[in-house]
Amino acid sequence: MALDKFDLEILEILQKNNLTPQRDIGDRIGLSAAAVQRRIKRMRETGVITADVSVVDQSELGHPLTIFVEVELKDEQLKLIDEAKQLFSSIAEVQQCYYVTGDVDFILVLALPTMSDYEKLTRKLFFGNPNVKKFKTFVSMQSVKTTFEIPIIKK
Amino acid sequence: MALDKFDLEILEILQKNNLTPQRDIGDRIGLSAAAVQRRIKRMRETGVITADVSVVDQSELGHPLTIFVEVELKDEQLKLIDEAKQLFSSIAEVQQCYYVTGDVDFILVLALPTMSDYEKLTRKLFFGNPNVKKFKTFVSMQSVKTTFEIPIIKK
DNA sequence: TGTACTTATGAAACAAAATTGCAAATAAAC
DNA sequence: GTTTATTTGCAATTTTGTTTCATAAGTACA
Repeated sequence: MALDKFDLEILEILQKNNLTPQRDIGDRIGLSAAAVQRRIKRMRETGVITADVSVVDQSELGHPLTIFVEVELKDEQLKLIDEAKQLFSSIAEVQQCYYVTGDVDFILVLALPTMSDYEKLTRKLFFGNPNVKKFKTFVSMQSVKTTFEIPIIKK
Repeated sequence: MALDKFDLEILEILQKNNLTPQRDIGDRIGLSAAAVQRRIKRMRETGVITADVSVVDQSELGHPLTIFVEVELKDEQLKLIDEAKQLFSSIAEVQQCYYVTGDVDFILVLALPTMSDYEKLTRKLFFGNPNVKKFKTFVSMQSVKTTFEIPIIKK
């Protein structure tokens, strides 16, 4: 979908706060609220905007721990890779899952209550998984920046 | 802040779609819209809800590439670590930055237009940085799951 | 157990925001 | 330069969010 200058400016605002009133957005970018509304609607329908969500403090929900895992598979058959994707995706504690190039196959980002919970999950996902060759764990001490914001290229 | 059963149910909904009308939420969990509104307001004020954002398709914004970087510093003085945190955070293409334990100091998640842009950024962040000992790059072939959702523990 | 105090609730009134209809303006196609 | 298709702003409408207020539920304590 072709995005013009106005669309980009709208997205720039919504990526920071999607509760911004359309009237305010209109004022800032020089459009009427109605025009803004129609553009947002279109971007939602066409999949430019993929989701609208509240971000919640993970500690408040009892999942203070962020853990990264690099997973290497034994067998990289398409079928087995798809199985791994499905398995990892199905776990609620897996916030993010990426299929990557290189000597590692997957990178996972987990949110968990305690190390003990990670240990349990580890058994299910890795030790109990015949196709996992090895995995490497990184524990986050601090989330310095956490966003899905994409920079807007202005011309 | 103490969250009760209702708060958790609200958060479960808002994490998936924060545009859900409060009346709908109320109907689903058995509260009036007014009660839902007050609870959401309080959770925003107390920082339980840290942000409300639209998530945008990165390809649509010309940043189809997702890259992970493990960064290892030479000197782990507090001052130099803070400098690194600030530097990484300040880069718009750095979506996520974590300070981690182990043989690596930082893990970065980047969103970029092309490999050539990564190469350029690499010079600025790593090669041109006297305190970076080494860094390791992983290129994502597929974003299998990307969310900040935290599981809700129901009793 | 009873009283004072705090807090949360729903219903209704109110305010603010989003959405739609329509005519005018703009841009694109030919 | 005329036609066609899009997009716009304004105003009306509808939906959603917010506040008020009286009531109910829950606490603390004598």
